[in-house]
Amino acid sequence: MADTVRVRMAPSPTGRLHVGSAHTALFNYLFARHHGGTFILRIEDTDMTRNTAESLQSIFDGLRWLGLDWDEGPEDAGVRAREGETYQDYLQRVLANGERGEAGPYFQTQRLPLYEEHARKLLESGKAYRCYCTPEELEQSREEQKARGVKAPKYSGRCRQLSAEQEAAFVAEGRKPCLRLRVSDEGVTAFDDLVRGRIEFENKEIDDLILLKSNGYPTYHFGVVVDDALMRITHVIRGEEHISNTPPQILMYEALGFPVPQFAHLPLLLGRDRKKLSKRHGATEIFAYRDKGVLPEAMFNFLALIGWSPGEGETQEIFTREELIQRFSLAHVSKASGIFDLEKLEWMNATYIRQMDLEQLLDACLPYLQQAGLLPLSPVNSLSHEPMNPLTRAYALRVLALTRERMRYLPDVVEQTNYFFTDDFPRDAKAVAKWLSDAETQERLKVLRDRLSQVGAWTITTLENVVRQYADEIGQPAARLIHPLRVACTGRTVGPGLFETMAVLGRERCLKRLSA
RNA sequence: GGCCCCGUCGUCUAGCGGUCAGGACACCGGUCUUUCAAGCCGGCAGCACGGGUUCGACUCCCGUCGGGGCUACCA
Repeated sequence: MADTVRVRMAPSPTGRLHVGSAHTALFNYLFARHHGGTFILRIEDTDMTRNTAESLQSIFDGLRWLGLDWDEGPEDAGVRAREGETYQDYLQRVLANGERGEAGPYFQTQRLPLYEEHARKLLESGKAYRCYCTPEELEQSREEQKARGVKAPKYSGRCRQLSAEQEAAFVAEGRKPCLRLRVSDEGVTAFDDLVRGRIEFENKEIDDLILLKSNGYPTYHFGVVVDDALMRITHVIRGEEHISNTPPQILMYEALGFPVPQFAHLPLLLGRDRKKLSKRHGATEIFAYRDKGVLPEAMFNFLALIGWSPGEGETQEIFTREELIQRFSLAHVSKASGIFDLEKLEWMNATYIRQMDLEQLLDACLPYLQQAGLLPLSPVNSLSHEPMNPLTRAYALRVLALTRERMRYLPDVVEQTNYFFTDDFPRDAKAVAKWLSDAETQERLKVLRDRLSQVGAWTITTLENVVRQYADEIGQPAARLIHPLRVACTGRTVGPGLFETMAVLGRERCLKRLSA
């Protein structure tokens, strides 16, 4: 691999990390890792009015949660945004940690001199010019053009050939110029998109874009081009909404004399109504899913399968991170936008809960158990091997092994396991009424309680033997005993196998519940 | 409106001229079982439409329709 792959994710800190951004970031990450390249994080914070500290932190946290570690970019080192802290203040504290990589700074607001320098070159070579039109004048011009029936209103070109005197006059008026790229009306600008093939635009459709705003800040277009070029980005992998931004950007690369990178435009994530995913569709921030109890591994897997597939008749759906990295290819990225549909995510999350390492699952569930008061906030004694003490990891692991296949999201653990950890668990009144009310059942349970108290080893087999033998004696199907026993021990009619459940609960708790 | 992108089951998708159009989620049956869940078996369901090209089109071309994106001194 002669030239190393360098890709980037370039979010703006104007809102919490969106699943669409995470999707794009994921594809960049997979592409970089697959090729042994570099994944860069750059913060596009040139819109000073909309930046927030919380957004910036959510970018760091969101990417980290998904496991999308960046090779170059900010070094936040876990610095947390303080309550009510301004973006600037938080930025300064993050900056104090230094940055990863040699192509920085990785915040656009820290790169202003770079934009000025390149803008000056364009100005000097005549490829760009100062425009003194005010936003109001531009708006008016657009209106006039529309009124005249012009299909695609463009910049009038009024400032394209200003004489020195005219410029001086504008300056004297107190006007602040912006910088525009001089775009020819002739010819065609085309590129070979890595997922869509050749895409062409007529140059006459392309406006004289603004490079630097009158406040001296770069526009998005100029910022990306200068940064992508200077950071030696080889592949620009971004959302489909940027397709029509690409030709003007290519023109900028050419004007600046930079090599043009490869482009790959990814399909968008849509809501159920096929519109670009937005707040209206419910949760769009990645944290909403984390908070709901989605595992990062499941989200990673799920997101990868929207807009990409392993192809070639592959029917596998569950992939480890490593498998995804190994198989990822832009060639199998689909062109059509996909709907972000939670049903499959739910299934996938449940699948991960069922299949993941039990110890890891316990770690993931611990906070929920603690919040619910089922386990103490102090760390559960990980050294203890007492399997019957509900305060040990050993016990919690046995509980999870039994209950995890009924969980779809992590918080389900509370509802599924409460009766294992406390005697004060909720009881289903209807179940109690149905299975425990009549005198005959009570009598049978008393007999069972006595016999169970006599068994030597409290194991699945011995428990089952006692119950089935008694059922035989009284000429009843075992189910007639099993159901009441379950309600008595767990307060509900559903759950793991009764004997497994009782074995984990232990003799003491079961007998106690049977005498209640 | 203009420019651009896209169009296979409800959803995510495989397909890259000749397939009974495959898989997954969801849904519906059945099975296993002490319940639920999981598992297993089976079912429902799709090439937007119209023209071409071709011996042969889901696949190639054109058009129509539909959806989406862009059209800012936002990113």
